[in-house]
Amino acid sequence: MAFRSEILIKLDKKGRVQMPAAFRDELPVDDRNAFVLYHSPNLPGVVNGNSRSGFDAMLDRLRGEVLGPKGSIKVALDDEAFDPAGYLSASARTIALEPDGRFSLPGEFAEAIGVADGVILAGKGEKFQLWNPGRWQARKDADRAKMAAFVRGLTPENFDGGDA
Amino acid sequence: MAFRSEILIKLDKKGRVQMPAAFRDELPVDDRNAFVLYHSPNLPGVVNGNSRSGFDAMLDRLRGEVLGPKGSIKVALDDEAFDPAGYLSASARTIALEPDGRFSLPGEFAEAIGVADGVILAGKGEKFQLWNPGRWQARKDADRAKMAAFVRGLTPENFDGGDA
DNA sequence: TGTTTTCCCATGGTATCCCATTAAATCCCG
DNA sequence: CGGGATTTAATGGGATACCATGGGAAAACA
Repeated sequence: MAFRSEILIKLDKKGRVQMPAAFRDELPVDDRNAFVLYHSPNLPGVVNGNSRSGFDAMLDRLRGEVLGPKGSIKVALDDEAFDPAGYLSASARTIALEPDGRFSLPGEFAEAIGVADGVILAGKGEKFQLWNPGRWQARKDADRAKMAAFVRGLTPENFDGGDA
Repeated sequence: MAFRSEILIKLDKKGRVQMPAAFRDELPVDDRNAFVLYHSPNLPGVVNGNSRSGFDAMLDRLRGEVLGPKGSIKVALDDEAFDPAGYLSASARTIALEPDGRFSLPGEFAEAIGVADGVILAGKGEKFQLWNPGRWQARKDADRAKMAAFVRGLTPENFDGGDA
């Protein structure tokens, strides 16, 4: 279960988006008629997606690691303290998948992405993302350089086999 | 599990490629009907391949080295920071193997390789690579000299058994 | 009652399944 | 040990299924 690949999907005039087959296949077999979309917590213009169980698992990990083992009861009671998982929950929506694998993209997400006629669906392993095609391309170009630098940084200096 | 040998495989007019038997035998017995192709992170024109488990293991190692043990939740949430594993995931695609051992090469990879009528499948140990035949030959010629120099460099000067 | 959402049908392109063929490798049995 | 028989590998091609998309009609909503 890992979301891979990137694909450009059109948005028809009804606001519908086709969930790529490659992503549909990654959804749990017992819960393939719905998934979760939520706003990126720190990158404006990006919408994240995951299966319902995957999203819930992330929230559980978040509450377990940020707060202590007794954090769950504290979160249940303490409305004054900041709760990251609660914040994400409010920014998330359960999306129903039509029998043919399409879903209608809620307006709030369409606006956040800044979408016109198409959206990029990009696999990120544990989750996937929705991007404006132009911004995705820009980000990918920037990341390509970072990736090359990262790989270069892994090479020990005393081994000169990489370039030249 | 180690991919060895190199072989030239034809691309038929449907875009299908035969997975060499030598490579098929290296795929995990419980997961031989699919594998992963992904763009080289720093060498344009080259496509890498691996088993699904092999690819996932590489991503796990990658995340483990970049972040600490508590980094997993950060990566899951932080969409702004550069994430090498996420970058590779987006550049990867799960490829299904037909019962007879063929697969259809997605257009994005065919274009990246610059393939016409044939592809080189080259074993690299932990992974394998797809090359344009011409570029593969050029690379091999270049590497031959480097390899000889490398082996020469391994010889200790104070060991008087080999050369002069 | 007009708008939005959901369901269903249609379609072009691609991918997948299945069958066939040739050549090479392997097996088998005397 | 040799040579025919069987299996496997790599390739070609027809028929079918699936994917992504468009659009009409029914159903739900306001």
